[in-house]
Amino acid sequence: MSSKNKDTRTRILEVTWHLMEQQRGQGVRLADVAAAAGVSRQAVYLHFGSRTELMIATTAYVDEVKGLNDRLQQLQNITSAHELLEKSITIWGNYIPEIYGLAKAMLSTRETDEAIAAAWDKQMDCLRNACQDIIDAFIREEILTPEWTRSKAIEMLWTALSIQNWEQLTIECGWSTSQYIEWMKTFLKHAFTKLEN
Amino acid sequence: MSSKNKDTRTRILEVTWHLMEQQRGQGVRLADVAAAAGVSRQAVYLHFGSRTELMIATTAYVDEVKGLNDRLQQLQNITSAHELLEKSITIWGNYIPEIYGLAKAMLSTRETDEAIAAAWDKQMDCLRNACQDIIDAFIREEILTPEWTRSKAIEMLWTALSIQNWEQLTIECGWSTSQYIEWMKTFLKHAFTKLEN
DNA sequence: GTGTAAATTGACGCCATGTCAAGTAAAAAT
DNA sequence: ATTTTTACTTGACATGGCGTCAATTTACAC
Repeated sequence: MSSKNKDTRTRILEVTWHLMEQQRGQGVRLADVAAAAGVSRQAVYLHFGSRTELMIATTAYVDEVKGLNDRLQQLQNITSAHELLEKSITIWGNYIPEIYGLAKAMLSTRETDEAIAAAWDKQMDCLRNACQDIIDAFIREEILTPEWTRSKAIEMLWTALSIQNWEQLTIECGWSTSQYIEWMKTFLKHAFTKLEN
Repeated sequence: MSSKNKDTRTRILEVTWHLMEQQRGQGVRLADVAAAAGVSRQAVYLHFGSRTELMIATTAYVDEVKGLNDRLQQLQNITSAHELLEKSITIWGNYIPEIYGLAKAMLSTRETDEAIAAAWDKQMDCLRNACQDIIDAFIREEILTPEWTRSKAIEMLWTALSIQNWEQLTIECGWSTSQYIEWMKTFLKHAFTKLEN
């Protein structure tokens, strides 16, 4: 099996991620992680030092494996601002379900943990940049609704695309991934742009 | 002192609320609550039985004192749908800062606590109803953007007005209460209605 | 004064994180 | 071949909240 060949550190990271997704970021104890990885609880401490460090390392690992940044790079050569918005939402909407459990754990831990908060903010930067690119494209094409300020539009867009909103719409309201994507497109298109039709 | 005359139960509730606001819902221990109320830790258990029950009782107490429902009742005789949206956002935007700490504590606890989750959902009903009234008013006046379904519009509006979004915009992005209110009005008006100008 | 309700005091169990020290097993170095 | 190093195990223990229990004390009512 491939997972048995991997080194202990990677195995712990993978198992942590798996448990986070499985339990939606809740109630994942280090003892569970260790047991699932087939090592002692102390081995986790030897490799990561603390729960916080394990979570940060797992986030980095997932980022590496899933590569949101790479996916968003594909948007570089898009011409139309509306296409940019739509493709961004599609990428983001398909990405969230894959990292939701870990994201949720990070979000709840960050309140009391500076290091987690910093690591999370760093991850969020890439979404913020995407939002900035979108609003800048709207401005370039002169289709941003005139009331908006550049910075206010960016921040509102970023907020609308938050994981908490995805959670509320999909998990609480029961929307499917494609419903989330489609309605979010509708929502944001109307919120920020003058429509030409 | 008025607070000294109040019975122990009320004093505990008030102190809990105060500490929750002061510490933004984080790190409020029952020992702190007891000390601040001038009673023993056990007295808290005698009155409320558990942390969960204390939080639920505090939520009910705050609801009673702050009366969001009463404030929203003022909207009953509003004619224009846009006015309804704007006044609702104003009321909501001024309400959140007063209950934010407690709300945050409830939000983070609800993940692992069924009773808290149920109590919170009950509180949220009144916002949901307000959102429903707004969308229905848009439909009645035939100004809802045609793409929207009634239920999807209600759910999206409800999500946009979530406390997490308020938190992100005000605390993380640094918006003032009035900025939140004004930009949220702009945002939602464009997102859901055909504009007549 | 005796009874009762409200609260205090202090001890204890539980559980997760985190720490410590001693031991083991296999690969690497000499 | 033996030592050393590396990676990990084992088990015990400290800490800090929550929650529970039992034995008081305080205060007021009758």
